[in-house]
Amino acid sequence: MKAVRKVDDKNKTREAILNATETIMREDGYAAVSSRRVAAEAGLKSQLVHYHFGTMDELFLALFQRADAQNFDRHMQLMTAPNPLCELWKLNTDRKGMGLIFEFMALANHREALRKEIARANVRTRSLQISILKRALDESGVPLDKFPPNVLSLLMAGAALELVTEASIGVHDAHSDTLKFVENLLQSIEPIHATTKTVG
Amino acid sequence: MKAVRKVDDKNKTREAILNATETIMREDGYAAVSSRRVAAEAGLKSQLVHYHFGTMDELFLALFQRADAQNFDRHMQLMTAPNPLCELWKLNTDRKGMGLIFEFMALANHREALRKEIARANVRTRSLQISILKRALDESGVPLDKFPPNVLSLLMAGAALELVTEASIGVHDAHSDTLKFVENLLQSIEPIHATTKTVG
DNA sequence: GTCTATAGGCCGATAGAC
DNA sequence: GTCTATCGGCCTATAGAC
Repeated sequence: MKAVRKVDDKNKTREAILNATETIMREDGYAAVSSRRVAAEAGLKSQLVHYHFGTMDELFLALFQRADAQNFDRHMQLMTAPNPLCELWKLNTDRKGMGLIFEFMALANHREALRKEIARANVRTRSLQISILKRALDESGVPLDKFPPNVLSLLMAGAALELVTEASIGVHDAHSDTLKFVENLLQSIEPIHATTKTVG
Repeated sequence: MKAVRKVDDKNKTREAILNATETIMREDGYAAVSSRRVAAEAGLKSQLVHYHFGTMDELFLALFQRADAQNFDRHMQLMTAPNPLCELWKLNTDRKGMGLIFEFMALANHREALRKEIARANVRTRSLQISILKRALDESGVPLDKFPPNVLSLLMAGAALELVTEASIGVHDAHSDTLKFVENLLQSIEPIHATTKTVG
């Protein structure tokens, strides 16, 4: 009984620390993340951060892994979605999901462990996206060499990244035109259809 | 005579500080940039950083402005290039030019002055790219509504950003396929021709 | 324009008690 | 698992002499 209690406390504290870290990174950037700041945000003592995560590097790594796991799960759900291409585009352009990407990329520039982890996550997600896209293209009868799934995945990611990046600095100059263009293109591959397929 | 000497010294010191800041940002990220580190890298006293730039925020701002001016100049040169579309793609995918983008974007997340400046630079460059693309499309007789220049500019920037981003973390999974795809597309708009136009 | 000196503050991480 | 106490270090920025 007591052991279970301790484990629960441990996980709760860990989650609280990760949540606090994420909040600070979103609001003030990674450079503002310190064991003292995180502890204050979570209502804890700073030494607990070190107890649960060791170094600050390991804390960043754990936060990235949690975010990546969530992102991967959301992709997995698209494997059985009725209109995966459209859903994939929505997922890519979700600003909240992308909010920490620059912080992590900047961190990765000089933290080798994190760089490797981001690379691993990128490859894994790309691979899943390719499976999703293959199915979408197959179902629509689009020849795979017209839009190779791996190329499509990268280009969609790029377009979405640019849109989210610019939006984050308050620039929206060609956005509605680009959204129209991309959505037209995606619809030409995957026509809209109802969630429940109708006969015929 | 003496006044000129002072001004030269001033500019030299300023440049040395900016160069040192850039080096540190590339190697260890923006969080590693401190007045002491910059001064050490440049062989100066840390107080000179404050004398010449005031706060660290202003130093980051000045460095961004210098980089943006260089980038804008390189774009201007494309206004008279023989194959601007191809050159624009090269410029966008130049990894050295993009090296600090994540650092600045991460900084911009919580430094308002820098965010505004990056937004301004983004709009200005986008606008110039659109002019360049219009000319390229006109010369090739491609109808502007097939590839609207503003959309094309954003999509090229996005594709390039994704390629550079992944390359920076050591991922190259779909890169050669994507490069072939994009370059084929660009060549269908702007066929390769020699630097000196032949009569014909 | 560059120097010395210094104020005032936050940082990561550990040791040892409970 | 959480506490108190603490070491040693780097930080921004300013004041005032030259």
